[in-house]
Amino acid sequence: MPHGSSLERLRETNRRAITTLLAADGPMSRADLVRGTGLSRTTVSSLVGDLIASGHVVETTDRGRPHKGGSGRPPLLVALTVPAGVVAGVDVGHGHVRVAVADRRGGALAERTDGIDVDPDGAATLDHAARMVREVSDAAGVPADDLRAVGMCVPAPLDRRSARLGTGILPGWRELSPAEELHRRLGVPVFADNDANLGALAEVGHGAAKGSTDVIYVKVASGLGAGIVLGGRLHRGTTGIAGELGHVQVVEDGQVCRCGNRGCLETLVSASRLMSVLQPAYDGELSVERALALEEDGDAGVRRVFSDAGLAIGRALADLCNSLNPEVLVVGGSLGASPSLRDAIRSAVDRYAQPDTAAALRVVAGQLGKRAPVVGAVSLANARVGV
Amino acid sequence: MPHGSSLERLRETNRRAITTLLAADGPMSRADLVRGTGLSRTTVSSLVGDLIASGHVVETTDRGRPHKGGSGRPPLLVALTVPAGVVAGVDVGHGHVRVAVADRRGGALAERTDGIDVDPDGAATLDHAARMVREVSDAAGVPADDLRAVGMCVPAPLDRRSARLGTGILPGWRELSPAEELHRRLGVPVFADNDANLGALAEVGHGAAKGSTDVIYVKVASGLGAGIVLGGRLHRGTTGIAGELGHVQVVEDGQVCRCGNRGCLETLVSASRLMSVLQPAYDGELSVERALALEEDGDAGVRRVFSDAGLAIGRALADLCNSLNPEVLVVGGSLGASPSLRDAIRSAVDRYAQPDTAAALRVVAGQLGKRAPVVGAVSLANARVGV
DNA sequence: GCTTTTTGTGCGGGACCCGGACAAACCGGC
DNA sequence: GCCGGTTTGTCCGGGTCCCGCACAAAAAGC
Repeated sequence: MPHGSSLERLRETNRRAITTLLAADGPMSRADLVRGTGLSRTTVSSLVGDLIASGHVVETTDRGRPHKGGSGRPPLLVALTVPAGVVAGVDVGHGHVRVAVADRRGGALAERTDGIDVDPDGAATLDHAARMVREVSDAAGVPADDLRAVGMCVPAPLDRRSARLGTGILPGWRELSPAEELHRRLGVPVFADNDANLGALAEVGHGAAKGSTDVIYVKVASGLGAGIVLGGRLHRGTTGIAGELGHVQVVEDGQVCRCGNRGCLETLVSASRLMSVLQPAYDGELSVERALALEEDGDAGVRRVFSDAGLAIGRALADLCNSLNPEVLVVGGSLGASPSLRDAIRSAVDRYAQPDTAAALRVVAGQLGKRAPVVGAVSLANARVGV
Repeated sequence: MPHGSSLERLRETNRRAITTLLAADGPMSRADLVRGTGLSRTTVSSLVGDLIASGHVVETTDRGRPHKGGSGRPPLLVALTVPAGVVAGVDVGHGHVRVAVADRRGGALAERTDGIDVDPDGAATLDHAARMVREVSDAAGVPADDLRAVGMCVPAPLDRRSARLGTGILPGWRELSPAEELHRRLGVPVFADNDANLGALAEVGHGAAKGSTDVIYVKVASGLGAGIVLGGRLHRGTTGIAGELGHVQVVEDGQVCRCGNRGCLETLVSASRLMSVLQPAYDGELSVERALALEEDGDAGVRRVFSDAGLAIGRALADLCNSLNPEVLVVGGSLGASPSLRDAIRSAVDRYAQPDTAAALRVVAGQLGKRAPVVGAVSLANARVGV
């Protein structure tokens, strides 16, 4: 990586200073860039010239306001160009595959969701996902060779070293490296991570926690997982399996969990568990969507069950917040849409965490809903793809 | 901070590359520096010349081996000089004040511990600490104006924004900013942090977790606290009160804790609590030291009580490890010396954490014992003091 | 129209880094 | 003991990069 002379790297560094400033604060004049970078006018002019020549930046036609209220030559604004090519996000969840194609700034171009059972056969699912990427690109009018990278969401922890799925969660995927397999099918770099981490990436980048640096994203759905962002960076842990909030033991001699332990939090609050607790009281099959609608209509049973689940989750999160003292807690996943659940999490945190810690914490609902994983996958692809 | 031209900063960056390489791998030849930095021989020579002129580096007299087994001109080794001046570490604990004076590389010069009751009066304690710093410096033969900075350990969480102590723990220190107060008394920069964070810094820098990047340091003593190092950096949290492991609630309707909640882990496993549980079975006053000696002699009661405490702590740590997936867990504090307690923590983690997480974790005893906070305070001072 | 103000661009100078040439210091073989 | 081989460190010329200054361009205000 560190090739080229030190002087070239200096110029590269200064170019990056300009592009990151433009990415953060939008189009601005060269004079603004001078103030932002501390470089001289001459240097900025020269660097911007390079960037225009290489196509990374364009001069916009509309000139900005001639400085606020002042006289003087009106500035020429420069703006980042959207790099050529597209990326795709692939969300492999329990019961569906969702694919989004987006430009290199994360702007969505097309998206499609197929409901299929992904658990039994990893290879067939990846075949399907690869086909979807090609078809969705096609539908968006994107030439086949414009695809630059793919981000991928897998519904289970990934071991960082082997890039394989953890044992015991998805039997049909054992010993499979999803990123490598999809790369073989599509011929572009593929980066994989789990749903909670990508949800965190999405909400921090484009959702409820935009701009915060210490964030816990908790996904409450068929499973329970956390994505932990500290100092602005996703914390994956030594072996890449950080965030396993669902497998905190809360009942000493509780149900056996799919992970092998017993009494895990996930056995109490997974979507399927909550639905089966509620089912006997209702006619017809009770889906999560229907339960959320009932909750909104004031159904006491649903509210009670969701609230109890929130208390259990909030109890575990309070301990984690005591240790990490985060700024924002984003509640996502299908059940994150439930106000009862979120309110219960908030009160459990207030009750069980240190007062100062609880006071510093904001608890908010995820803004991206079901799309969070695929948005995070697109973010991951865009973050990792080179220039 | 970013003053001077971009070109000057480039040279500064390259100088730093050399000094950090020397700091990490010890004395080496200019040719080694060329290989390590990727800069040209000419440039390295020039930079080393600057560093020698400015006194940051010296040419050692003993020439290194003339390349291993090869012929050729033997290299001239260059080494970092220890910067002029000293720093002090101040550890204010329950019942003692410990002061260490060290050189700018962390090498201890002198140390002293006074047993005093620090709780009732913060101002008087800081007077005493300032006097100790002057006296210990004097005993080490250090001129008074050689002191460059002080690191300070306070036995309670510090609010990052106000630099004041959290409410309710130390009544005699309320509304006091310890760093500012000690700065006023000594006239040099003072940096304060709590005992768990500084213990973590010490063990990661000079102790049991040297070289690891994801570390949890747990201090088991009169209180229970954790210092969390992630990605090689100490995680302090949004308001600086991360690591409050002692105030995880473990008994729903337990004892009221000094923090205001009830059933906190600390009410079960603090040193004083364990001693009062053990006391009735023994003649004479039972100190922690005596209990540790009894444990070593095979006393079943002490072993059982320490082991039970370890199980409770390990239970809480297992949850945290599930979320953070760290590499090393360092057990420090006065009770960290107990093998029964450490073994119990290990088995609780194995039992309650995810198998993959537990397998990736090393549980080790702290190497610095009671000196950990003061060593960490010295590290903090040396890390923060400028050139 | 003229001044003032702000923006953007050439030009010369200086700082920095690199490649190649050269001296120094040691080893091994004859 | 001498000579080639090897590695290390320094000197020199050239090229790249950034900065300060001067100057042109484009408005607003008198």
